[in-house]
Amino acid sequence: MVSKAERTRNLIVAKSAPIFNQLGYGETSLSTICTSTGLSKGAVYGNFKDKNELALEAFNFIIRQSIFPLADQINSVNSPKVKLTVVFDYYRKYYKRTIELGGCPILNVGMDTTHQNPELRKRVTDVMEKLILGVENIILEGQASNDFKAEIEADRYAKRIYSMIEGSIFTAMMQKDEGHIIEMMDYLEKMVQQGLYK
Amino acid sequence: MVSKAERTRNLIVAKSAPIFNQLGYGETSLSTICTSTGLSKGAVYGNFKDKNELALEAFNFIIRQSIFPLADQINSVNSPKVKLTVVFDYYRKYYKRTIELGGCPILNVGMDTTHQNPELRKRVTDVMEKLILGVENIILEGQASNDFKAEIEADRYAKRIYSMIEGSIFTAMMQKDEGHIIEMMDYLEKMVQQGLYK
DNA sequence: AAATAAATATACCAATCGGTATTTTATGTA
DNA sequence: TACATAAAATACCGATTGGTATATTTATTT
Repeated sequence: MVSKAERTRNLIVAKSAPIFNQLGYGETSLSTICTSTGLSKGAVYGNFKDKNELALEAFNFIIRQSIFPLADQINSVNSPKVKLTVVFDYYRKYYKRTIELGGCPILNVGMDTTHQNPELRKRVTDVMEKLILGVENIILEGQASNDFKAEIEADRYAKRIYSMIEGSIFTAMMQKDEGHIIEMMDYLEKMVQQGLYK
Repeated sequence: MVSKAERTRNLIVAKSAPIFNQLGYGETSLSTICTSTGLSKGAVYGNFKDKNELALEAFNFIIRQSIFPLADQINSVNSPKVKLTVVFDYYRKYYKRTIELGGCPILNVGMDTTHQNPELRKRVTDVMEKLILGVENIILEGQASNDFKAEIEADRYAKRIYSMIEGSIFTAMMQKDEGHIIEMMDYLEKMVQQGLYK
């Protein structure tokens, strides 16, 4: 049976995560968290060491919802070409998926922690690197299976794809138009067909 | 002769601009501004209505340094192809240019004001739109002069280029490696040569 | 059901926030 | 040089910040 404290902990994380993601670490106050959870400071500090620990867990919570499903979907198929399609299709739905969580956590928390909260920032860059590595591994697989051109430098190619994706998310968020992401995915699809696929 | 107040105003803007750009609006406190300028609150509030007015001027100051020179350089050449080269070369140096100002103001202030300070956010999206429009106009020029393929949709193409640029800046900032920008510019150069130029 | 332990609420802390009113200092002019 | 004015420094305001110590309530176990 799950303890009361654990249920409270989960509630606080779930309720505060979108707030942290939207407003950033500094602008998210304990009083806001208390209001949104309907709990008191005592409940919060009884379950978390400090604001920092809560922010970390909140980020993990958001990532679990916004990024983890992509990894699952990639692993559910075998062909490298299909895996890339899975990636692009995932980001086609990314805007709607993340807008209710307060936007892309990599972009949000990444920018927010560039000049403060190095611990949280480290978590962000770690997730970023895993994402890029995920793409890189797909490319390496495709080269090993002779589906992709051998002369492509997988690491550089992966980094470029990631920058393109994240850039389109940024532009979409700023102009409140998911079209930027959709069009970038269309372009990426063509790009790999013409430049990467054999 | 420039009045004392005007000199003070300029000093406050110049000193606070990188701080606002780095830390964001909420995390930049008046006391920090006073410390960095060596002035008192009286001096600040004697020259600015409130923190908001100062933040707006600070953003304009940063934009003047980081973005305006690009417009000048574009206008200094005639050929659309050369203009695009100018753009890409500009961003090749963008990391070093902006890192001492606290990073890319579009990215920083754009993300920072997504869920607060709508007035400042408007300024950011305005600058963004001007940048995209600048690229679009180069493409339209090139099509008019028969240098560029007529079938390219200038507005979409420009938006895509901008997303790619901004995405590479983001990745570069996060991983503290300007290589991401350089490589993206190399790619963009090839992309326009193969897909846009006749 | 009573006793114990766990969890939450309340009250409070010093520090800091943006902003203002007032006093002091510096500047420009007669 | 004296005076008027402009500018900057100081002192203060209520509100809010993250965090803590204590009191109270709720679960859990005996």
